[in-house]
Amino acid sequence: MAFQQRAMTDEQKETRRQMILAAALALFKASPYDAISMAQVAERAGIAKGTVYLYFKTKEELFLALQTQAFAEWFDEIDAHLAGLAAQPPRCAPDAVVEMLGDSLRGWGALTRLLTLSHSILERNVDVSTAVSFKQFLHARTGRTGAALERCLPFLAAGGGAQLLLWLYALVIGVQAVAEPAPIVKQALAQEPSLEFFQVDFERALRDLLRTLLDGLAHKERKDDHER
Amino acid sequence: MAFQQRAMTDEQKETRRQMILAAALALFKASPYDAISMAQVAERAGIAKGTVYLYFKTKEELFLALQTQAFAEWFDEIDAHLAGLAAQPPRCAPDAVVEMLGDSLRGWGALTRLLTLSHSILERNVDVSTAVSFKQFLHARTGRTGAALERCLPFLAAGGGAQLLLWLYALVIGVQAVAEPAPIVKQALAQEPSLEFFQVDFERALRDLLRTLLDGLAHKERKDDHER
Amino acid sequence: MAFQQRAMTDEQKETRRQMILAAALALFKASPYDAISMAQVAERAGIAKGTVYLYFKTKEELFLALQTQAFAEWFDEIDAHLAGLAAQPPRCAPDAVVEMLGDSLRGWGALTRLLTLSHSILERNVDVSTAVSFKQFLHARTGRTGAALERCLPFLAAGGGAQLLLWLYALVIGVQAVAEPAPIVKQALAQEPSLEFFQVDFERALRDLLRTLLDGLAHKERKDDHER
Amino acid sequence: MAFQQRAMTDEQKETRRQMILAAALALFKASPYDAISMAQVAERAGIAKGTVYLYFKTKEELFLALQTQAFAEWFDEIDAHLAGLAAQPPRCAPDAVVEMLGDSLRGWGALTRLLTLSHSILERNVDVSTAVSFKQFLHARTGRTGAALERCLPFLAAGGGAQLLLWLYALVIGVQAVAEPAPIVKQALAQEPSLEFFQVDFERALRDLLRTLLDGLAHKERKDDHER
DNA sequence: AATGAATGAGGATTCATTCAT
DNA sequence: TATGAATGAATCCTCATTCAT
Repeated sequence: MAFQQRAMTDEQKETRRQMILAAALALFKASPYDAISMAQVAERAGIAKGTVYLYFKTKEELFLALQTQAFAEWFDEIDAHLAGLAAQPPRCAPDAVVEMLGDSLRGWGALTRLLTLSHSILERNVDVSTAVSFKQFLHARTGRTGAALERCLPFLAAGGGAQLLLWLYALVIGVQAVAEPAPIVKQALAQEPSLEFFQVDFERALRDLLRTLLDGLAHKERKDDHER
Repeated sequence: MAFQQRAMTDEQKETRRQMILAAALALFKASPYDAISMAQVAERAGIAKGTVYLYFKTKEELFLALQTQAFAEWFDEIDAHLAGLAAQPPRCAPDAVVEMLGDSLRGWGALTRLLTLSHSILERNVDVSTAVSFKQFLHARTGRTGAALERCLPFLAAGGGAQLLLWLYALVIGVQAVAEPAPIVKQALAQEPSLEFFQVDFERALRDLLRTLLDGLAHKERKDDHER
Repeated sequence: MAFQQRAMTDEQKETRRQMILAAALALFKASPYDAISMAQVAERAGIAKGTVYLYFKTKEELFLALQTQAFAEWFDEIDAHLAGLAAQPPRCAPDAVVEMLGDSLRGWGALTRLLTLSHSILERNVDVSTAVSFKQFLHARTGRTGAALERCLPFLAAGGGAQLLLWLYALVIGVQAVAEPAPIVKQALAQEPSLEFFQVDFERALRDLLRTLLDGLAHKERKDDHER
Repeated sequence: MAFQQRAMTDEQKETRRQMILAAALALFKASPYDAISMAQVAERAGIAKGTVYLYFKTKEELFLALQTQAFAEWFDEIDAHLAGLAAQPPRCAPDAVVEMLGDSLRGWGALTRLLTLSHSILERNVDVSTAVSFKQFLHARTGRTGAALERCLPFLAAGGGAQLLLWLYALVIGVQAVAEPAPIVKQALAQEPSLEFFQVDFERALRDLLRTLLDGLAHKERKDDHER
């Protein structure tokens, strides 16, 4: 079926790995994690079930790799934007950062949904070494992008950029949970106008929270200044 | 088996309901949701499997009831504390509120873990009417406690108290996800000192976030003042 | 709820029995046997679950009683018609009998569906004595109506009337099975014109078979005459 | 366990399919459908539970396949006999056909019991396409054997052979229901001599009915002749 | 006689993963 | 390296029936 029966070189192997990840991503965009079977992933990638396991030891490892990849792209995007903002000092205001971060998540519904799974599912059936690698990767990127944030937002202390990103991580998971409830709840909210309170828009809520957090961080900084 | 063979009166039935909830809670404190079977709940409660279903239509409904009850107790506690704080105006400062909220969540590890399940599990196999009831209950308590918060924190606009509680809801879920990763990740973090960054203490992180949010809200308000 | 809390006299008990049977019949007309629970029967009859078991030892016994009653009414109807036919000798032809029998089953969809259950379900979870009673009842009515048939159809030997009724019993079950397949099969037949062959109309098929059988019996008789 | 670990070729897979069918048949000969679990089938076939589902999507599909196979063999047998009868014109009389059909069902108790399940059970949890296939198979075989019957029995009109087979189908189900009642009823009939009337021998009853039907068909034809 | 709370047996099915080929 | 046949664990829920009240 596939144009290449066997992947011999490392490059070919990487290509096949990407094919599997692409298949998994496509499926994940259309259905929830639980509804995706490894058989479907294999079929969509045009290979046999067993072959998937030559590239990913478990289903969780596959989706963790997917998350890693999505993270990498997201960080790349953020880094580029931050570099741009830093180059235009007047525009590197908290609001601009919030706007940028909010925009950056717009197209990443799949990533934010994956985040939700992270602690409860993905990181369960995985090797310690895999978990370490993933976290180290996350640490590295968080550190780099955090530093860029600190250059942009002067009220951030050293390490405050990474800290902010970790908070953002938590916020995304939390807001996602509130903004995307189970279908039955969506239905409940839709039919009961009095429950409009719970109709939360993910992007808007995230921006509000983020902006308030930045306001808080900026304010605290100034307060500390006064205390000196 | 049980000291009471049959629950005839409403009071007895409520007692039995509580016994089931207590059994479920005890199990949930020791193992993850998926690992708990209805058979275990029944056995722990000292009744037959089928009997559980006389009181709760589905497993999800049982754990949603558990969450409802935990919420009710938590709100009661908060309400009491807020009343106390309001009576001592000087102490009703943002920091006092943050401290109080942080303390209030200390013993509620089970509740915070249940929150995490909410959108993904609990609200799946449940009637729309049950979902509506639950959300209405949440709405009512959020409204009441939110109003108390507004009396305490003058910089909160009308409705800002409830909004803050909804944010808190999201924060708890998000921070929980970060602070309580899967066992394998805990292990990874423990054995890799360089990953200390991800060693997050739930309570501390939540307080930090909350305090910063309140700072942000307070600051924004003052900024608005200036704008007038 | 019921106008009478306790049935003391035999008459009252019989009334309550009839209420239960009526409830069961109403439910059976609307849904298949398996889909009917004793709880539904009780609710529809306006009594408690346990009460049903005071009148019928098992679910099967209840529906067997329903069948008995339906049979009784059907036999009464047939007997009346046969008496009518016998009074008008010229019209007491095989065709008239077939027409009458076919018509008689028109309104008894519930009975014919019950027949299908008879051997596979109803007669399973029942006392031997109950089974004996039921069969004796059937025997008695079959004998009586069979005799009437023999008066009508001269080519029937002694006992041939009852035999014919037993055959009719089998025919009803068999034709029912062919004419009322599972929903999925109905769907299959509907969407596949080439399968029109299996689209059987219960009443028409039964009449055809019955008429042919009577033709056969009549012919055989004559043949026997020749053989003498 | 099995002498063959894995079925790789289509032939081996067919063999394994047959093993499963054989296991199911053996169990069905000894116990009623409901009492047979897929676990038992698997165990008897010497394979794992899941493996059964590689060959049959559902329990119903498995038993429908069993029925299909039984039908195929039965039709083959009938076809062979009919060819034999046709070759000896003098013996191709209604009585010979009846005798042959009766004999042919002698060893097929399992098939006749499966027929009874057909409309109520087997065709429930099955794809429409599976149902269509089954019915088309039945249609084809019915058509072919029906034509052979018409060559044998000159009084059958075009299509009358297939029609007769459909009638036979119904007769088998109906007579089966009468001749093979639930164990409890058999017991009742055995202990109550007055109920001898209901002691029906499947084969004898079927022959009688069939012969009478053929007589009827033959006679009707002649009657039509007279009407010309 | 009536109630209705309590019982508990019972089974099909999916799918991640393995491993013989 | 690739395949895909084989594995088998794991559990919710219904509902006929009983029996304490």
